[in-house]
Formats: sequence, C-alpha cells, structure tokens
Amino acid sequence: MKLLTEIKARFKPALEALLEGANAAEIDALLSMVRPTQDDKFGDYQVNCAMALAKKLGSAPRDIATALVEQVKLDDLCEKVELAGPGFINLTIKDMWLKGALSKVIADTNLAVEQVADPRTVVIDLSSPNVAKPMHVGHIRSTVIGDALAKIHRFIGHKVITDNHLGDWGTQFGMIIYGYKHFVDEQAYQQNPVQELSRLYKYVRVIVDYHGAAKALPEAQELKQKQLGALEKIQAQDHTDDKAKLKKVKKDIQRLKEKIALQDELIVGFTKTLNSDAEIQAVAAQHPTIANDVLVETAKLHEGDKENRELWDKFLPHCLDDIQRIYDRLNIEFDYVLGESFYQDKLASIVEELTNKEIATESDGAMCVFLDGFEAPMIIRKKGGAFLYSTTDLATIRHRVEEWKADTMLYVVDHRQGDHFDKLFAASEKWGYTDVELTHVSYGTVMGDDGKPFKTRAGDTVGLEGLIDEAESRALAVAKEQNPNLEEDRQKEIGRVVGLGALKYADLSQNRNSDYKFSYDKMLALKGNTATYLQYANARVHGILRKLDTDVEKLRSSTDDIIFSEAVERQLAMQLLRFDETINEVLAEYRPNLLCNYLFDLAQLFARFFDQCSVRDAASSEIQLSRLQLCGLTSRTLTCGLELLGIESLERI
RNA sequence: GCUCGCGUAGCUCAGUUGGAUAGAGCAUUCGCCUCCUAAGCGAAGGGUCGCAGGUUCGACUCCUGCCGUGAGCGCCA
Repeated sequence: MKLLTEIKARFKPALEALLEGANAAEIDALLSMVRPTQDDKFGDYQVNCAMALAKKLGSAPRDIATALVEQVKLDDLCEKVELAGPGFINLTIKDMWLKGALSKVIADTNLAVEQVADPRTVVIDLSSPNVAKPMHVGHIRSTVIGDALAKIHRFIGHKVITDNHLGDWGTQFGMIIYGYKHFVDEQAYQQNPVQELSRLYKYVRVIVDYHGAAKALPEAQELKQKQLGALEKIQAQDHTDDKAKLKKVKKDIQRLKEKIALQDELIVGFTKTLNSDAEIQAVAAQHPTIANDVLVETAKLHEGDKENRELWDKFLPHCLDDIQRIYDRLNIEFDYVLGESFYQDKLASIVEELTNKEIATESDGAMCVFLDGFEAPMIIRKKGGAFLYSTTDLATIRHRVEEWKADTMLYVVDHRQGDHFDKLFAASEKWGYTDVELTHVSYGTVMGDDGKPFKTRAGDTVGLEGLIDEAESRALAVAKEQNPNLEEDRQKEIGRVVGLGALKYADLSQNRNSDYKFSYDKMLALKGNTATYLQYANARVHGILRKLDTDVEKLRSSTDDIIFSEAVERQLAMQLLRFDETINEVLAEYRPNLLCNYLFDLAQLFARFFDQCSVRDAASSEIQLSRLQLCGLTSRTLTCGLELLGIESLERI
C-alpha cells in the first residue's frame, strides 16, 4: 500500500474544492508538497501547501491549514494531525494502519511496488567503449548506471532493451591494421591474439605520440617564450599608483605565471616522450608519416578495401572476446551489441534522404544540418565524403524506432557530449522522429587527485580490469579474516561479491551529475556507506533466521501482527513501507543514487534494531514473530534493492 | 571570447526541486563483543552552504553581479 499516494489522495478533493477551476498541474504541484518529515518530532509526513496558498487565497496560512484539515478525512489514517509553525500540517500515521500496510507488503512477491499502467519500450544506450582499446575507470559509470536503470525500469513493468553501442569502426582499427602490417609478431598472435593486438595498438600509439610530441615541443617552447615576453612587459607596469590597476596587473602576472608553469609541464612531458627508449626513437624515424598513414588505413577500411576489411573481420571477434571478459566479471549482460559498424551501409542513404528533404545542406564542402538555437551545425558528412558519429547516431535512432518500436531512448553518456546530443535530438525531430522521447542521461567525469580528468602520472588511465582485481583481492583479505574457518571457495565467492559490489556502489551512490575524484580507497572501501554495509545487514538477518531455524516462506504467509515495542521497530517499518516511493523518485530523474541513499538508511535502521531488539531473546513469542517479520522484509528489500543496482547479496559474508 | 556545469565539515560527497535546529562516510577522540556476524553500535569535536545583493512568511535551493574551478564550442568519438 502506498502511503504517500494515500495521503495525497485524501488531500486532493479538499484542494480542488478550495481552488475552484484550478488545473491538474496546479493541484499536482500542491500535492508534491506532501512529503516525509525530516524529524520524527514533527510526525511522519508533513503537508506544506497552506503557506504556498496564502497569497493566492488572500488569507492567513494557518487558517487555510485549519480549513484543509477540517475537510480532509484522516481519522482512520492518522493518530495525530497537528498545525505547527507558519502553517505546517504534521501527520502521524496510526500504528494500526502501518501494520496493515506492512502485512500487505510482506505478502506481496513484488514488495508492493506497483507495475506501471502504460508500459513503454525503453532503449538504453550504455557502456559503449571503443573496442581494441583497454577499458578504464571512465567506462564503469555508463555501464553500471545504465545497467541499474535498465533493471529498475524492468522491475516496474517497462519493456527494456539495452544496447551496447560499441565504437568498433574508428581510428583505433587503423592503428591496429597499421601495427599488424608492420610490427606483428605472428607467433605471439597465434598464441594470444587479444594480447598481441593490444600490444600493437599501444605500440603504434606510442609512435604516433612520439611524432606528436616532436611537433608540439617547439610550439610549446615558442608559446612559452611569448608568454615570458608578455610577463616582462606586464611586470614593467607594476609600479602604478592606481590601486585598481595594480590589482589587475598583479592578477595578470599571476595568471601568466600559471600558464608558463603549465607550458613547462608540457615541455617536460614532450621531452620525456622524445627521450624514451632508443628502439622507439629508431622505429619512429622509420615511420615518419605514421599518423597520416593510420588515417589512410582507417579510410581504406571504411571505403571497403578488401585487405583491410578482411583484417577487421579477423580482429573484431578477438576484440569482442576481450571486452566480454570484463562484462562477465562485472556480471553485466546486454540485449544487443550493435556497434557503429552495424550502421555503415545505411549512412549514405540517410544523408541522401536528408539532403532531398532539404534538412541537410552543403557548407564548405560538408553536408550539414543547421539547427535553430545552435551556432554550429551538425555535420553529417565530411568534406572528403566520410561519415561521422552524428550520422551513425541518426541511423541508430531510426533503427531503434523502426525495428524495436522504442518509445524512449536513454543515452547514458558522459556530460561532455551534451552539445552533441542536443543537436542530435533536434536534428532527429526535424527529420520526423517526434514521438520518441530522447534523453541524455549524462554523468560527470572521473577526476584524478589534481582535479583534472583522470590520468595516472604515466599518462595511462587506471585499467578497469586491474581495478576489479584489486577490489576482489581487498575484499578477499577481509573475508578470510572474518571467516577463517570457511572453505576457500566460499571465501573467494564472498571476496568476489563484496569487492565487485563495493566498486559498483561507489559509483552508483554518487549523484550522477557530479564529477568525482577517483581514489582506490574510496572505490574499494568496505566500511561506512558502502555496498558492503548493505550486504552485511542482509547477512546478519540471515544469521538470525539460521539461528532460529526460520522458514522464510512460511514466515511470509503468516498473518501475525507486527508489534512496535521499541521506537526503532516503528522507524524500520516506516522505512520498509517507503520502498515504492524511492523507486518512483529514481525513475523520475534517472538517479540510482537515491536508491543507494534509501538502502543505506534502511540498513542503518536495521543495524540499530539489531543492537536494541534481540530476536532470540525477545520478551514474548509474539514479539519474536513480529521481529522475524521485520527481519524477513528487511532482507527481501535489501536484496531486491541491491539486485536493482546490479549488486549481488549473500546469506553469509 | 561565447555557452553550460560546479563551489556544502580537515578529506570525499548527500541534501527529497523553496520548508522547521544543513546531513552521511572517512579521518580524530572516547565508550561498547560471556549476548542473533564488531565489515557493527553509541557519543564528542568539526560549517559565514565561494562572496555581495535581490525575490518572500521562509533561501544551500530561485534571480542578478563578482570570484574560483571544470567542460563544450564545423568536418574526433
């Protein structure tokens, strides 16, 4: 039974009577001012709309509140209805009502979360790494957030299609093809193709970077000289009596100095690259035009060159195996894995169609879609005739709408691509796809300690696989310490589940909009607000059930009354009843972190309950049964919540 | 330069769309295992919610300006 919905339903007719002729949106806005109280002393729920109505109705908020309370039938639902402060209406729900609602949740297999009345087909675009490049920490966000959103949408009855839109057609293949043609160790390739391809990618990358550094170094040095000159000039002015001017001059000096320091850093980096080992220098000398040659290989692939296409066909399965290994470890599956290559043969006709419809026009040799409200157009075909990311994305929208009948598409992609999606969505609407709801579920960047997008000192990002290894081994160490007598296999299983859970939860529990700083210790923490805390609470429930030899199924079907003998039991019950409110909030804004918050609060209440309310030594058998019911439902809610986040739970950790 | 985001405790972050005395975790200090898992519980300290105005019964939340910071800005994805 939905508590919040129930309260709102009670207030709705009274508000409609009070505001004659108000539209539904206005009433909804007022009803959204019904919310849980922040503090128990104000009761369970508070209604705040009296204050908002004061001006509109021209009377005192307390009078409005009084009038509202008189008109709303609450005596069967509320123990206490109090007016407080400027016009708050504080509601305390009757214990009887809570107990009734709780029995219904206990009896319901779906924890009384209602299925949606109008199921939609929701396509979720997630993960989308470039194959053939090692996956790093940055990829975890899209994957994990997208997976959680998929599971939650499914849970309430939507039809969900997850699609991993792989980058499998880009320049990285030009690099691998070039690398294969010039540097392959055929024996190594036979033995372990994935590893050899990965080596080739990195090798070519290093040489390309070498030439990049060789080109950039003098430019950086020149820029530094210019900045030094400017600094000297400004410093010469640093004697003025004008205070405001002096302040500005000082600031300019400061800024210039920072810029120079930045150039110095770059110069050091480039110099280091150029002085890398002798082999690289020698190879670089033999391949002076490698950067361009790589592009040529890529272009040949796109144009259908037989040799390159064969190589691509040969390499791709190995690349897919490589990333699949990581998805297996993350325990994540996709309904479809349609990469960019899937859409290649559809691009030319799309550009043609858009041109014929005069949606796309030529500009500087490129085909562009000009859009109202955007300075730059969306380019769908380059000067040279090649297609872009934008073109593929348009083809993807068509495919998802026409083949999959998508009603909604969620793109779980880094916020830096916000502009791209704004344009894409606008272009798609112009193209005629007006019924499908397109949403960029953006998320913040993973930053390093220095507050810049994450890189290690060596310039590499932290590999995702290494991170998973580390998470599991840290958790295994604790598991061994906690359960020294358990068989090794089970210790390992605990290590895997706990480590992976910690990793996923660390990401999911952040507001997805914020950038966040990466830290091993934070991502792999096993104490405090972590998945481990939730898994631990669940394991403690199972400890109780085991000790008392409780049949969980039987418990669920029993109709014994819940008894609130301690305050924390009522608080726990209230929290358990709010699961459905939380699910709705998560979906309203695609924010899994709200589910994390809810589960953490629930686990916290359970930890207190565990401390204060012994089940085994309960004062009576009735209280013991009631507590068992609370334990059972807590465990089911935690397990379900974790599962929706893509995190496993265990009966013992 | 233009556009968008962010600035909350020593650190990392929440903050239910404008509600009552701003919250967690980590770190620090103290207390709690004869008792259902101490990966836990309880307590303490720690804040000019970047700064200055404005809007109103009420502002961390909305508006304006400033400061700091990050990202994006026609042929990369």
